[in-house]
Amino acid sequence: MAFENYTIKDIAKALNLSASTVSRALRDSYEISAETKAIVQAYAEKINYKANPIARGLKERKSYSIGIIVSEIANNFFSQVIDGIESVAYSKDYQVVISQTHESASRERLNVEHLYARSTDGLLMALSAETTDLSYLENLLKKGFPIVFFDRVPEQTICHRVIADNKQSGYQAVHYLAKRGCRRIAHLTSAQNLSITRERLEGYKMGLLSCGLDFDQKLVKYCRYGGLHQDEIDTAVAELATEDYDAIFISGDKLTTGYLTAMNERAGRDAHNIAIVGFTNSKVVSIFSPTITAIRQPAFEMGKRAAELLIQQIEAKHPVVDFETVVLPTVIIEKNSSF
Amino acid sequence: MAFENYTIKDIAKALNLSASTVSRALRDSYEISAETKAIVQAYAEKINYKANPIARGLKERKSYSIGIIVSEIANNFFSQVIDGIESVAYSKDYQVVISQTHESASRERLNVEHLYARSTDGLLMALSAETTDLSYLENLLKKGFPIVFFDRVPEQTICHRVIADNKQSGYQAVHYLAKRGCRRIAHLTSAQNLSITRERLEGYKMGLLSCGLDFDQKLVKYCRYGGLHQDEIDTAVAELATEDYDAIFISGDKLTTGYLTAMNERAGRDAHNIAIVGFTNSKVVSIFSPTITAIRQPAFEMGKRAAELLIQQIEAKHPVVDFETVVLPTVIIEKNSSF
DNA sequence: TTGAAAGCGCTAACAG
DNA sequence: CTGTTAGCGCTTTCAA
Repeated sequence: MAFENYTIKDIAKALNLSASTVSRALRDSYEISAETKAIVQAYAEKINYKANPIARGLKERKSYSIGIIVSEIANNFFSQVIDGIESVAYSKDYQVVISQTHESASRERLNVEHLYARSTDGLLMALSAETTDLSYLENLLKKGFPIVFFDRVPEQTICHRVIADNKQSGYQAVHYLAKRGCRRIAHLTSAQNLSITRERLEGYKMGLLSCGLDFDQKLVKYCRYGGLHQDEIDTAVAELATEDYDAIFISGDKLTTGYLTAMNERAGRDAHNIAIVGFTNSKVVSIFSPTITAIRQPAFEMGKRAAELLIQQIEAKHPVVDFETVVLPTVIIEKNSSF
Repeated sequence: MAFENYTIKDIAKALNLSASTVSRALRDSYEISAETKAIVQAYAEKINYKANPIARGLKERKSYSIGIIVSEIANNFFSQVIDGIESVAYSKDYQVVISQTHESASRERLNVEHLYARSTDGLLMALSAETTDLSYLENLLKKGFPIVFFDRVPEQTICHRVIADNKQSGYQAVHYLAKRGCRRIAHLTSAQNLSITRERLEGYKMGLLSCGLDFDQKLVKYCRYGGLHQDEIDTAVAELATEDYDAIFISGDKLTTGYLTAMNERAGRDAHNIAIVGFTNSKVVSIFSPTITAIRQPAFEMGKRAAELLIQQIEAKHPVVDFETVVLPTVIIEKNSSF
């Protein structure tokens, strides 16, 4: 019987009450006697009454759904973030609507407009690699529409942010490699306009400095689409091959697997004498070849925190004026140990 | 201006028309003069009017959203299927709501109930590894609620299905291995109750038969949760280690990477003298070690076809009575070539 | 403490 | 061809 579509009217009729009383009783309103409440709630339970969220949304101007916008769900990091988001949305009875940008700024804008028009109550998003114009998002924020950014966030905008400690990660990566004797550490990273790119690069530079290594611009390669297209990685790897480098720090999930793919393509030549530290949330790093040292982000936690911030803002009685930036630590995992 | 919330009333007022005329004009109704339509549509365009889907849904008893239920989005196969679904949903202006079962039957049921109550217009689903009781789904189907199954489908139920040619794949896998001299071909697979498990097993058996190889029950290992938990794979691998086998046919994405993980854990011992053919839609098979031969499902296509069937049924004027089973071919990809 | 009635934004009889 | 009106299921004044 879980699938009948009872309405408040059905309950009202059955119990000889008015629809409004039933509505109030179901929502535990103070104006209803305990007795009536009990009766109504018991009956609702019995027939497995489920409020029609469409109708409720129309009235309340709420949809009890939140939108997620990421570049790709086929990305270990993002899918884990989504799991985290789901875990809290689920417990607070929000529906989750996921959409992908495939790293396209125009697609991102369409998705935002769509989700906004669809009356999602708020948005959780990581910017696309292509995004540079944030003005339409800022307009939305200014109107008070709740948006929490994670991972790839606006840097100048006043908003909630949940990110990993990217600078520290870059710093650690370099130290890890330097300690193992590497002297020419390359850096493969995503689009220049992304916050993660900048922060990780900064950490990388700080790391080099503190290790007494020179920063060489030629050892830094950017991928405009974050490695979404293998050819941008192939190009970067080909360019790097002309420099001599003995290690590389890679700044993202797709880039890491893409780099390994490219290196395997170039055969044994230089594949196995370069030490690799790469961001990845893959759960099967131990089967990768060549072997790598992984930097993991607390993706699930990141999703949780972001969702909590969002729902908190959605349900806030007063406009939110205090915006938070949550920074979570990453973990570095030794060469291909399993975890 | 893309984000104002204009209503039909606003347009009606501005144009000195009635709301219903505007509504009809926007929906290109035959009763409205071309002239009026042009005026209305131009104005709507200009102010970037977007219909409120909540209100429309309430009236039409439709939500223009479809639900997707899979075990995990962090699975190459499923995420590619979702991409395919999105591509058609997007073009037909349906919102997509994704939820995960994590291979739990109770979670699956909750998700179905939730999505149904949320008035999604239909469901696209692959059954969880744990699912055995289909009665509640059959009730829904009987009521005419549109559900299209893909990949893991009910076998006895009258419904739309989109699947890969699993039997043929198993058959081919065995032939591939036998041709390379393998004689003791093991089979690592998912829960016994899943259609994919049965079909691939059947193909495997037919393959053995036609190659003059004996079927040995001890070489077949099931994983109740489809490899969601690494320990079930570890157990299976440990058991297999006591048999002597020279090849293995693996029946799913998670199982394939899980098997490799387990083998790597067991170190070089038996890792590299076993030929591996495994289902996987990973795009980075070439970096896996040990190397494998991959069976790829046309996941994107599968998602597309399933979504088309679903939307067709949703929009059908008359109850659908003709149910289809679409079978798509798989592709076998030579050892670690890149693609 | 309960009920009647209005209205959220939209669509669809029914009239004109 | 266009307008009036009612109503989808729910919440929420306002009255009783």
